[in-house]
Order: sequence, then structure tokens, then C-alpha cells
Amino acid sequence: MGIIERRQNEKEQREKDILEAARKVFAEKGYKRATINDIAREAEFSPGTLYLYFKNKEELYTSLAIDMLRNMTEENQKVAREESMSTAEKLATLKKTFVKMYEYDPGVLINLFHLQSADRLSELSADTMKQIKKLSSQSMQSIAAIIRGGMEEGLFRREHPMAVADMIWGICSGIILWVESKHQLDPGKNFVLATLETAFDIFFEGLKSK
Amino acid sequence: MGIIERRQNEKEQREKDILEAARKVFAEKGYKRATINDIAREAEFSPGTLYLYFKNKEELYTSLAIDMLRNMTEENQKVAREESMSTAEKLATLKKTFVKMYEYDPGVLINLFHLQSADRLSELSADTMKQIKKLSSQSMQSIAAIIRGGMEEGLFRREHPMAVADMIWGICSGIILWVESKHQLDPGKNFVLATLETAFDIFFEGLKSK
Amino acid sequence: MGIIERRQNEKEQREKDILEAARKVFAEKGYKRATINDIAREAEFSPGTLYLYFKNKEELYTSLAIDMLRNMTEENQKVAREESMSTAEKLATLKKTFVKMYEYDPGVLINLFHLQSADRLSELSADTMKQIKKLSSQSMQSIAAIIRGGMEEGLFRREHPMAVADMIWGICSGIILWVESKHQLDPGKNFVLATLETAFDIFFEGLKSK
Amino acid sequence: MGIIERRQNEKEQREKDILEAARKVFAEKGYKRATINDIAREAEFSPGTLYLYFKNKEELYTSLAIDMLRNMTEENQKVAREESMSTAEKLATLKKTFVKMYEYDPGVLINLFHLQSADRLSELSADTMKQIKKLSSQSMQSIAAIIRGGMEEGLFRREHPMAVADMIWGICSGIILWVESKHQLDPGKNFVLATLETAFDIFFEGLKSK
DNA sequence: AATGAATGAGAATTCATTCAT
DNA sequence: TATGAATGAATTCTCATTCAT
Repeated sequence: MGIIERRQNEKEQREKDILEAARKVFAEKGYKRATINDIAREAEFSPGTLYLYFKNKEELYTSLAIDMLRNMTEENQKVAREESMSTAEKLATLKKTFVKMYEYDPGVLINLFHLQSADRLSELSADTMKQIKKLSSQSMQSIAAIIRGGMEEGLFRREHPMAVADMIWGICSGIILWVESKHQLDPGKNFVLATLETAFDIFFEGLKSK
Repeated sequence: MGIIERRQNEKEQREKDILEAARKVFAEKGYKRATINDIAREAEFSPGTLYLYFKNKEELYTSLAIDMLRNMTEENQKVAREESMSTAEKLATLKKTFVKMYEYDPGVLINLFHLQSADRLSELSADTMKQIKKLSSQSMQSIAAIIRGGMEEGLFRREHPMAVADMIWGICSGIILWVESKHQLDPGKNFVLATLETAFDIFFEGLKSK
Repeated sequence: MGIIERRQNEKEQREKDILEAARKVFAEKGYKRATINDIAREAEFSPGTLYLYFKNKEELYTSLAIDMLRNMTEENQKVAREESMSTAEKLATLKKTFVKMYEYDPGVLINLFHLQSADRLSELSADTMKQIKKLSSQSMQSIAAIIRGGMEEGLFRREHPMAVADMIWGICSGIILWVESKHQLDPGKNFVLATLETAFDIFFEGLKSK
Repeated sequence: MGIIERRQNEKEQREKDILEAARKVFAEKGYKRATINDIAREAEFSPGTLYLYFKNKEELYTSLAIDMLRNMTEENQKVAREESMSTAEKLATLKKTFVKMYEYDPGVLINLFHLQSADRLSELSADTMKQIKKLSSQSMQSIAAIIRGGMEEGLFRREHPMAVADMIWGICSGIILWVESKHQLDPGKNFVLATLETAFDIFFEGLKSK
């Protein structure tokens, strides 16, 4: 491994370290109360260093969500391309990916969903926005491809595959946002995943062709 | 009408004027970038006056969501109690209530969801929190009652009615948020309502008992 | 005096108070070392209040110079219009105005001269720049008018009056900047005014028509 | 040429390269907005390397002015010592030196004057200060010597030669700065040199003894 | 009730400089 | 010698909220 390559790796590692620290601090304190100094302390860097890796606090926050979106997109693309899986298995994996992300960090996932709502998007830098658009679009294409496959196999009734992909994404994000917020208001048993499971079940039952 | 009553009406009117101004400004700028001064200017009041009507910025923001929630709750309760309607008609009305709300102000749902992000909730006053909980709960109870009715009629498969209510709420709001945001990014034909329509269709097809 | 007028006056008074405090602090510490907090303390306001009157530190600093330029311009215009004065008296008054400004606050005058050099100008807000351009232009017009008068009386040799005005302004600012800077390097007797006096003398001797 | 000598030459070359880059960047952005990183990038060195050649940003900036001052001083000394030139020729050469400097880099004079603003001087190292004082003083001595010569020849009226030297320096730099800045604001024909020419003419006409 | 000028705590951010490699 | 990533002190500026009028 050459020196340039090593440098690159180290840089990426530090970026990850900072993101990890940020995730922790944002989760504990929320966006507003979390300060750059808090995050720097957690990451064991000086505040100035964070600005070598991220343009500002907002972009640091956003990067967390983009990272998660990137992971989801990669998973979804992989599943969509997978020839050895049945459509049913693919859908199950799709759902699991949402679940995995929720379990990894519900805060970041919710951040991602908020990020995708129009009002936050307008505040982002052009570059960040382009990334989000590209990743979202790739994710939706993959989901739509799975659905199209199911239709071609005669499993599903005929609808526009992209519209169905939108429904799936909307259902997942809507249920997670809503049930999680109920959970925040009323801590106790957490029904997010159970509700999501059943909703998927019902929806795909309804999607079956007769 | 006595003088006290008139005063009361005027007060309520001003409160509505302020809320309307706030809705506009929050929709344009988002919570953080919207300043009290912006809202005061839009409402044609001085900043100080807003504090005679609302305890602080947070409560002003929250009131918007509560207002919407109250409207929905009232509608949902009315529908749930309506004995002359079939379950199918009730569900159709439920969906229409979401559509109506979306058409009234597409931003208001985003509003409600942002409100629910964990970060924000912790800052709310106990009283506001209680209101939100009560209204949410009433709304969901109404939806759950309709679902339970359908189950008792043998129309729907057996699931926990409250869980299904959560799904309905999540699906409606999730699809509206997601498809609306795609629409903002890529203006052109607006598929929000068509997508919602179909998703409802599919979901209730799936919910039918065999 | 109506209430609006009084408010206006009070506002202007406070603006002057802040400028006066800023002048003092900048003179003591220089631009960089003077902090907004220092100025606020001196003006007996809170730091935030300064931002109600001036957009930022830079504009506050610049305002001092513009204020001085405005005074000079008014004086110059008055002198140029004065019918009872001879050209010689007018020129003497012109010189005295520079001297007065230098004596009032050499730092602000130097600030003004620097401000007029192209590199600072490019950083200013459009509005501020417009003000400076307008005032400078008016000042130069007045000086040129005095010179033109002298030429028409046959006192001075024929040159372009505006060019001569530029020379006068350039000579004054150049000598003040240069001799003051020598004075800073080598405190002791201050020759700024004596040098300026003599330079004026020599220059107008040279300008006389034969 | 030995290896030590070569090293020395290379070092000087790099120093010049850095100065040239600094000149460019300071001219574009002004002292404050120009960062060490900007200059390093322009010079194609790393920021750290600049500190091997210059103690700090201030000294780098100052070196530019000192360089110019050194050039002028050398020229002025040469002229002053030149026995084959008449006083009139010497003065013409003096003026040409200013013009040459202006044509080489119009920004460099601004540079020199900014350096002299009181605010900046206090931050200089004692050594730098001494250099500036020495060079200025030598330059002014040379100009004063030329003037003294003219007086002794009976060409000029009796004034303090050093004061006249200050006037000449002030006039040249003041007119260049002022007319150049007008030119920047209102691009079009450039009157800097014509104005300087005429001002010199008028001033020396005035300086003639009767 | 309404005003709106003043408050001031608190955070984000910058960038000259250093130093281990 | 050269590098350039990391530093961190120090400062500007914001804006929700108050309160005298």
C-alpha cells in the first residue's frame, strides 16, 4: 500500500470517527443542544479539526443521514440485482434493511426522513442535495425493479412499479416516524417494528394478483 | 353580545391571525430560520404582542400542529360515531380528511412530524405535551374504532385495531410527505393523491379477511 | 415635536453615542484588537444593541470614516457656494478643514483615506460604497468649483479644474498619511500640519498664472 | 560555484517566489482576507514551508513593502550621488522612480501605506521596524539632498529640505493612491500619470525662488 | 393591550501557527 | 528541508425574550 493510499485511508477513518462521535452526541442531546465542542471532545479532536472534514455543523448532521442512505441504497441495489433470491425474499430483505437502520440508530433514520422532506432540502448545499437526490433515486429504482419483477412473474397486480416503490418508502418512513413519535411521547413498549412488519404483510397481501 | 364576549372574540381572532402568519412563515423558512420578528411583521403586530398570545416560539409552532390535530380528531370522531355510514364509507372519509388537510397546506404535515422529532419534544411544556397526547390518542381511538367495526363485521382480518390505526396514519402521512417532497424536487405532475389513493386500495385489499 | 420625531432624534443620538464610543476604542486599540464587546461597554449598551444600529463591525468602522467624509463634504460645499469669500480665503478654509479633521481624530482621517483606496472599497456593501462615491464626488466637485473660480479670475494657470482638485486631495491625503506614519515610527515633534501648510503654499504659488 | 553558494541562491529564489505569490494574493484580497493557505497554494508550497522563510504573516506582508522601499531607496541614493545630473534631471528621475513602481504594481503603494497605519505598526517586530525606519530615512535623506542641492544652487526657495522631501513623497504616493482608486471605481481613461506629471510641474514651479 | 428597543447568553467558526513525520 | 494535519484561542453575531412606556 503506497503512502498516498494510506493517507487516504486514515483520512476516511478519521471522518468515520467524527461521524460516530457526532451520532452519539446528537443522539444524546439533539441537534440544537449538541455543540461542536461536545462532538470534538467526544471524537478527541479539537473543534477546528472538524471543520477540515465537514463544512459546518449542519453538513455534519446531514452527513450522518446521507451515510445511512448510502448504506440502504447499496443494500437495496444488491438485493435488486440478486438473481438467486425470490421476489418474496427480496421484499423481506428490503424490510429488514429498514429495520436494521432503525435499530442501528432511530435518530439518524428519522433525521434522514426529515431531510428528505422538502423544507430541509432547500437549505442544503447544492452538492449535498445532488448526493441525496442521486442516492434516493437509485434506491427507488432498485425497489421498483423488485416490484416490476414480481409483476412480471404474475405475483402482483399491475401498477406503476415506481409508484409502488414510493408507497413502500412512504409507508416505511411514515410508520417509523409516527409510531416512534408515539413511543417518545409515551415510553414503554416499542411497537415500531411490529407495526412495520404487519403493515408490510398487509400491503403485500393486497398487492397480490388474484 | 356583551362587551366581554366581544373582547373574547377579538382575542380569538387575533390569535388566529398570528397563527396564520406563523404558518406562512414557518412554511417558507422552516422552524429555525423563521424568526419571531418575521412572524410579527407578517401578522402586523409587534414582536412583544405575540408573547401576549403565546408563551414562546415553541408553543406558537406547536399550536399550529395542535390545531391541525384538533381538526382531524374532530373529523375522525364524527366519522367514527356516524351510524349511518358503512365501514367502507368511513374509511373513504378518513382518507379524504388527510387529503383535505394536505390540500389546505402541504407544509402542515411536515410541521407535525418535525414537532415529533425527539429533539423537539423534550423542549415542550408539560401542558402542551398533554394536549398533543390527548388529541393523538383520541384520533387514533376513532380510527381504531372504525377498524374494529370492520373486524366485527367480518370484513377485515384480525389485527390489533390500534396497530392498524397507526398504520393508516403512518401510511397517509408518509406517502404525502415522501411523494410531495419528490414533487418539490422535480416539479411536474403531482402524484401525491393518486399514489395515496392506490396505496389505500392495496392496503385495504390486503386487510380483507379471506 | 411629535413622538415619531422624538423617537427619530433619540435613535440618531444613540447612533452618535455608539460611533463616539467606537471612535474612542478604535483609537486606543486599533481595528483588530478592538472588540465589539469593548465598544459596547464603552457605549454602555449591550453587544446585541450595536447590531441594531450597524450591520457588523466593519460597517461600524466604516461609518466613522463616512461621517467624517460627510462633514468635510458639507464644509467644502458651503465654502464653494460662499460668495463673500475670495478664492484665496476659500483655499485657506479648504486646508483648514483637512487640518480640523486631522486634529479631531487622525485615526479616522487615515481610516478614510485607506477606505478610499481601491482594495477596501471592494469589500463594502453596495449601499456603503454608493455613499462614499457620492460624497467623494460632491467634495471633489466643490473643490473643482473653487479652482475653476480662481482660473476664471485669472489667478491660476489653466489646467483641468477636476484634475487640480484631485491633486489637492491627493496631496493632503498623501502628506498626512506619510508624515503621520513617520510620526508613528518616531514619536516626537509632529510635523504633519506644518508640512501640509507649506505644501499648500508651494503648490498654490506654483498654480498662479504668470 | 560551491554547494553552499548554490544552496544560498536556491533559498533566495524560493523566498522571492513566496514574496511574488504573496504580492499577488494580497493585491487580490487585501491583508485580512488573504490567508496563509492562499499564499502557500499560489506559491506551490505547503503552509508550513512559508514559516521557514518568514516569521509570520505580518513579516511576509511587511517584507513586500520593505522590498519596494529598498528598491526606491537604492534608486534615490544613486540619483542623489550622481554628479553629472542637474537638479532638474534628478527630480525628473525621482518622479520616474515612483511611476516605475506604480507601473510595476499599483497595489504595492497601498500595501506600504496600510503597513503604516498605526494599528498595524504596533504589531511589527523591533527588527522589522528598524529596517523600515532605516530605509525610509535613507530614502528621504537622498531626496532631501537633491532638494538641498537645488537650494544651494539658488533654484529653490528656502524651506527645510527634509520637509520638502516629505512633501514630494506624500504628493507622489497620495496622488497615485487617490487617482488610481478613482480609476478603479470608474474604469475608463487612466489619469494617474498625467495628474502626477502636472502636480510635479506645479509644485516645482511653486518651489522656485523668485 | 400593545409596543419595540434593548438585552446578553451562548455557539459557530476562523485561520495563523506548530510540529511530528 | 518540506509537509500539511491538527490546533484552539478568541471573536463575531443571533435572536428569543423582556419590560418600561
